[in-house]
Amino acid sequence: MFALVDINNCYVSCQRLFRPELEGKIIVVLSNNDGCVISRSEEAKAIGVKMAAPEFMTRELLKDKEAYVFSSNYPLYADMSARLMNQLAVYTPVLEVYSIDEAFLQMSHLKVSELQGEAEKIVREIKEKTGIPITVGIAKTKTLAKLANRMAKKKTGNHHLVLDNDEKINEVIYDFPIEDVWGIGRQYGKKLYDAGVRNAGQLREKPEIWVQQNLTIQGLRLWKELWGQPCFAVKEFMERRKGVSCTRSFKTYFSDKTSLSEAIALYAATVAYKLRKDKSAALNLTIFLRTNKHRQDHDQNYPSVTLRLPSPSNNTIDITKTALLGLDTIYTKRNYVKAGVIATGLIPENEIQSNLFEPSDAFKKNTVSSVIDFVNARYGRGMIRMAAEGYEKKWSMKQEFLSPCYTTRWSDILKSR
DNA sequence: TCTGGGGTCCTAGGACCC
DNA sequence: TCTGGGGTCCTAGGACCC
Repeated sequence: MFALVDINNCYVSCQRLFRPELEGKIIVVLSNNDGCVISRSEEAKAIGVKMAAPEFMTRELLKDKEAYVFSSNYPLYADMSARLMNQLAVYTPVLEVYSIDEAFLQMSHLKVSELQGEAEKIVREIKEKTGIPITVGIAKTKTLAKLANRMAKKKTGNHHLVLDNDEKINEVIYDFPIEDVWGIGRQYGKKLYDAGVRNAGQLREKPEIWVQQNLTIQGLRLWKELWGQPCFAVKEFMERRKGVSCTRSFKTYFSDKTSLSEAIALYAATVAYKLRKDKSAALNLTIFLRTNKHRQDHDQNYPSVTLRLPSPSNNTIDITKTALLGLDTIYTKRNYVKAGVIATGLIPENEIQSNLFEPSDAFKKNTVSSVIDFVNARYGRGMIRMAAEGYEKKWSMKQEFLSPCYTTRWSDILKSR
């Protein structure tokens, strides 16, 4: 048996934890650049605030109401997540941290008759020990555990649901909308809907071959999981990431090459830093620009190029140089609102094969990178940077509603009397 | 006026190998 | 007239996840 635990309205709950007077109030948390709504309190959902709605389109709805809006504060959420995961590890020998607010727990050490009590206990104790409100779904496969979790939120009101036999599954599976099934997104959702499949139960009734043909292999696994046959194991250990990227929307339009070069240089330096943190080196680098895709009346342009690095690298100088070379090949004068740098073909940094035909100055440049990392860790990000990144701070995010970093910054820690 | 960011997996097709 | 069979690797694009 597997349990899926997740944080209810994760980012809102994290904000509320340090502002308990906001219990019962309308709260929304915005994405980077204060662009879209990405977390809503139940009260916000109730007045019709939609997930992923642009902030400027939500203002009307919140006007004249007692509503609290926050910019996203990832250091805070990451820290709360770590507290939760540490605590969850107490309940299982095998824990998979699936995302910032979700974890799978293998529950095979318990008897089926004990699961109900365990689910109740986990919800209660996590609340007591961390203050974080969670939901627990337990079932025979990860897909069914996900389904149980969602159903618990919708129906039970007590934030736990154990589907430990076929009757209980059959009771809810026909009430479970097809587009909410784990692994069914917008495209498949539409396709299935057109084929008359409206809920998880109807998908389960479809013949195996039909599922394989229409949803390919991943869909077939999902179908088997709905029948209680596990196809996805709990992944206890994190594997090396296969790509690392830094992409950002700008606060305004940029068309001049100097500005775009500065953005690309900054994103490239960030990618190099992330690679070093992972102890990875990249073989390929993709650089792209993007015009405003939401404006059909604008001239659309989405140029991108993928370059191979002279040899696998994670140092700031190589990555930045190559990224700027890439920009040269795709730049035309247009109004861009977004740019990004993506590193792929990652290998462990201690397995870099050097290039026979290029003199190797890898050692020297990596020394520069480690000095950059050391100084920036101590004195703040961007204290030392490439001149190519420019001198003005025009790439900082819009964060008008940022809360304190209650648990990760000395000056922001709450004082008690 | 204003619309996020960072990932994974699968498939088809093309280029290559013996 | 008639031209094999069995593989690998890479990439782009499309689906999905949080």
